[in-house]
Amino acid sequence: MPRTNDPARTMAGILEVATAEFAGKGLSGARIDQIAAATRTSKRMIYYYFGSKEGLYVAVLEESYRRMRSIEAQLQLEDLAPEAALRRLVEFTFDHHRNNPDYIRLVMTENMERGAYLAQSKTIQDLNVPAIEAIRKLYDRGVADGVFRPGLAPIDIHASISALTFFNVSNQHTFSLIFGVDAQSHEAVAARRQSVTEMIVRFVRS
Amino acid sequence: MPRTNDPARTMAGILEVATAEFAGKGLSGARIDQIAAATRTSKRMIYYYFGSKEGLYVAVLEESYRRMRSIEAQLQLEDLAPEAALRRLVEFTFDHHRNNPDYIRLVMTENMERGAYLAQSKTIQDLNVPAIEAIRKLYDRGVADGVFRPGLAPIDIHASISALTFFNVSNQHTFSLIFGVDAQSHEAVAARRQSVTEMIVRFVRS
DNA sequence: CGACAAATGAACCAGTTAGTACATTCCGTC
DNA sequence: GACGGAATGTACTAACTGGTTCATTTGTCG
Repeated sequence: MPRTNDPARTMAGILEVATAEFAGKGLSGARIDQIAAATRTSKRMIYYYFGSKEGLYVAVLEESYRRMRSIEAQLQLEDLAPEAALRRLVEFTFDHHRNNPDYIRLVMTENMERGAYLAQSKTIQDLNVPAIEAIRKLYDRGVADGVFRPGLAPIDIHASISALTFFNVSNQHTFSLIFGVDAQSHEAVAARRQSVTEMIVRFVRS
Repeated sequence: MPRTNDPARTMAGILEVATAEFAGKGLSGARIDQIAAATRTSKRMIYYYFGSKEGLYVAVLEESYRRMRSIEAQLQLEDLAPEAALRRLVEFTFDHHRNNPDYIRLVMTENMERGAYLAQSKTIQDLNVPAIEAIRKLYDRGVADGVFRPGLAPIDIHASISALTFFNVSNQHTFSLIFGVDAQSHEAVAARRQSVTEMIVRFVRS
C-alpha cells in the first residue's frame, strides 16, 4: 500500500498521543516508545519534528496552555452584573479543570520540573495575562457599583480561584484516600463547587 | 578500617536521602543509584531493608506524613477564641507548607501516581482524621458563640485551607513564570498569607 | 570462645530507553 | 518527466537502571 505524506496530520497525531502520555506519567515517566507505538507513525518522526523528548514535552505544554486560553476567552463576562460574572468565572474554572485532568496533570508535571520548560517557551508566558484583565474589569465594575469592597488585587483573586479549583482535581487521589471514598461523588463535587464559589464571592463582597 | 553495624542509622540515612531524591524528581525520576551514592552505605542495603524502589518510596511517604502529623498535633487551638484559633490554624498550615516543600512535592508525586502507593499503606489512611477533628471542635465552638455561621462541613473547611496553602507552594513555579518574578518575594508571600487567612475567616464568619 | 544470624560490600546482569544511521518514498516545481 | 528536498520506515546502539549473586564481616548469645 502506498504511503501518504501528511506532515500536519502526523504532527497532530503525535501531539495528541504525547499529551496523554506526559499527562498520565509525567516527564520522566513518559516513554517515547509508548508514544510511538500509539501513533500511526514511527519514533523516527517524533525526533524529526520535535528533536527530543524534552522538545516534544514543551510542544505538548504549549499546545495545552493555548487550548485552555482559547476556551477561556469565550466567556462573556461583560454582559453580567459583577457578582454574577464572578460566580460564572469561578464555576466555569471549576468545571473546566474538572473536565480536563490532563491539563491539570501537565501543570503538575511542570511544577515538579520547577518550571524549567515553561521558562523556555516564549509563547506561553504572556498567555494568562488576559485572565487577569478579565478579573480586573469585573472587579472594578463591582467596586464602582459598591457591591465589592475596594483594595483587593486582581491577581490575588485569580490565585485563590486557581488554588481552590486546581487542588480539587490535582489532589483528588490523596484527599479521597484519607477522607473517604465518596469525595468524588456527583453530590460531593457539586457541594464543593458551590462552596468554592461562595468562598470567593464572600471574600470580595462589601 | 573496621566496619560498624548500625541498622537504625543505616535505614535512617537511606530514608533521609531518599526523601530528598523522591521529592526532587518524583517516583519515576528518582534514581536508586543516586540515592545509594549519596548515602554512606550501598545500594545493596536499600534492597535489604526496603525490598524495591517502590518499597522505599512508600516508606518515605509514610515517614513524611507521620512527621507532618506530629508537628500538627502540637497546635493548642483549645486555648484560643474560635476565630483566633482558626486564624492560627490557617497561618500555621500556610507556613508549614511553605517551609516543607519536600512534603508538598511528595504529595504531588503521589497524586501523579493516582494514590496507588498511599492506598497500600495501612498506617497513613487514618492520619489526617485528627486534623478534621480539630476543625470540628473549633468550628462548633464558634457556632455556639454565634461568631461562625452554622451549616458548614468541617471537611469542606479543611479542603479549602489545604487548597489555598498547598497550591501556594505546589504551583509556585508556573505561577511565578506567568505572573511575574516577584510572586515569591517576602512581601508577596506575606500578603498572600494574609489574604488566604482572611478568605477562610470571612467564609465561616456569621 | 564458637557458632550463627544479621548486616554489609563489590561486582555483575538483563532489560529498557532515548536517540541515530541509513535507506527509501513522496510530491511540488521547473 | 526529471529533479531535489521534505517526509517516512527499519533496524540498530550505547548508555542507563532496577535488581541480584556471591562472598564477607559484625555482633550476640549460649
